[in-house]
Amino acid sequence: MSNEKAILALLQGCNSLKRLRKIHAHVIVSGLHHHVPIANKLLNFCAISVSGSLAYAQLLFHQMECPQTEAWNSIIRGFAQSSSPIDAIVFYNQMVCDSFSIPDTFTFSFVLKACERIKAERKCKEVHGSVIRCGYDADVIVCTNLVKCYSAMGSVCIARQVFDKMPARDLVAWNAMISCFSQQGLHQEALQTYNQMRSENVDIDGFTLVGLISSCAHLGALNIGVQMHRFARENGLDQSLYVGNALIDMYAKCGSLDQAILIFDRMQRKDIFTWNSMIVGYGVHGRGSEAIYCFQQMLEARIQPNPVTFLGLLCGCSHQGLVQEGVKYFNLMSSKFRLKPEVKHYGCLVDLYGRAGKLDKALEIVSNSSHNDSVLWRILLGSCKIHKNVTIGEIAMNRLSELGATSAGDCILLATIYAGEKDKAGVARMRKMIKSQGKKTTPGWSWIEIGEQVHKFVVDDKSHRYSVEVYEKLREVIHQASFFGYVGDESISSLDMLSTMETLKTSCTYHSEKLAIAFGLARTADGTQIRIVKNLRVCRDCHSFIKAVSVAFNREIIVRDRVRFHHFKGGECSCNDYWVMVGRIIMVGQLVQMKTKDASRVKNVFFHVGWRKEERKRGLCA
DNA sequence: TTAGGGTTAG
Repeated sequence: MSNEKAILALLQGCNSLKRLRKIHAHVIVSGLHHHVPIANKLLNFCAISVSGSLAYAQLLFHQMECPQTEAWNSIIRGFAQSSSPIDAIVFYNQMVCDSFSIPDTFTFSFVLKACERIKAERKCKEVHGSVIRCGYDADVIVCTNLVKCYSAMGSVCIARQVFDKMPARDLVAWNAMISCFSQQGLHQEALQTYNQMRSENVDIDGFTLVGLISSCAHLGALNIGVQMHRFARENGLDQSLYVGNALIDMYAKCGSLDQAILIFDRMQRKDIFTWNSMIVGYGVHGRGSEAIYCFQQMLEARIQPNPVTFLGLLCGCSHQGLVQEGVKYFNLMSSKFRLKPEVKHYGCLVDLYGRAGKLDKALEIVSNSSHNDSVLWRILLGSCKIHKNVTIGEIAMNRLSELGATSAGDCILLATIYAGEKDKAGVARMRKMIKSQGKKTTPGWSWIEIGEQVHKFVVDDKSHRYSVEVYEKLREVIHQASFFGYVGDESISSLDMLSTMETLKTSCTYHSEKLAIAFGLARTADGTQIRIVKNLRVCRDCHSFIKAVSVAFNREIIVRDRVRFHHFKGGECSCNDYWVMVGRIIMVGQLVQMKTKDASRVKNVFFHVGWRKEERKRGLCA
């Protein structure tokens, strides 16, 4: 065997840098360091292998007299997957400007990977131009890399254009496009792409499923999610860790926590995503105790928690009113698990205290937090609304103003607190602030899935194709609900003074969730569950309304709002009205005022909404 | 000799 062949064989079996150095020394002694295949092999090992060394690779590269494309590819690839992807771009620039070597499809794939990792948008576009000039714009792998790269920058339109122009798309390209939409929050587009994929008879695999299931989770599209689950089972993909994790999250986010638990229990292997999905699932359903139990099991399974774990735990504690436990886990984060709480964790802590009415403590935390973040003050302001605390509410608002972060939503929160105190001047100030600063409210919307179609309703929606039917049904539903305890928001009368405020004028009557529920009642079979996904928090009026509807129409209604889940059944809600405690008392007061007019109706109302204590207290029952 | 796709929070 020739010396060259012997060295190449040695390099083939090389598995450590130490051994490689010995081979390199032998290469130099043999005068073969300019032998191109040997030099390339040495470089490739150092640049790519886990036991290689990029520093050594650079040394070898610079010793090359005239590196060919293969050598450039090795060094660019090595840096693209390293902790310093920018160096991959530096080498690519050198290759293009200072060498005679021409980039090929591999070069473009590697440099695009580097662009994606550091979100180098301009460079990505420049490389895209070179791809076209070099005639590689029909290459399925390079184009898939471009789709991924543009997706990482959030340039979904360009990613879609690249995808659409591809002369042939394989499964990986379709999956990249679906993931792009899913990751950018364009979930309906992800599902539409899947439909297009199906119409072109492309088979799907586990990767496709994960993106689609994730989109179903965000949309609350349980019916489609169940179909995906069925497909996974029939094709043996439900054993995949990724698919299982996505399913747990989907079922939890679509309100079927029991199904999520079932999948979780059956998973053979569980990783941090599995545990977190379950803990977060318990958390957003307000089941703090179970989130804690799950967390303890996770530790027993020797899985180390991460910041997401604690968000789930804190969310559960906050919504179940487990103040002490929440504080304990917040402290454990840093003391035991060496995780530095982020602003979101502080947000949970402020919410935990604020929701429980411990506003002084919540204020102390926001004031002392190194995170001078408007989000924390906004959470505090929200708690002040629940507990009608003007003083701390004003402090929060002032801080928001100082931070230049006041929104129309904040003004409305404080205006509502003032209105509750009959403070007309305060309300007027908020009105002025909204008008003078031209602040806009976030329009509320709700989704409802009917069959395989997700319908979106916005507040006062007249654009939906079935608008006439929806409004007609809603009038009937409100009428029916009024026999079961729905009397309209207690704050409406006190907010009369707000009625002149243009931006606050929107009636609670046509909030998006009411329109979606009316549509759901009209379009689904008696007794079936109705599930709604909403972008904002459910307001107090809608909360009362849905409770009454659940009993009037004998429907289980599950609402996922911005913060948590509400399971309405038989006139009760799973949140136990934890966040509307103050509102409940006022509402009872209003009902008692009605008593003089129609005592039997008031009794009926109390019965159906389950306020037995109130009934007894007011002598309406034994 | 070298390439492309996946899940939790926000």
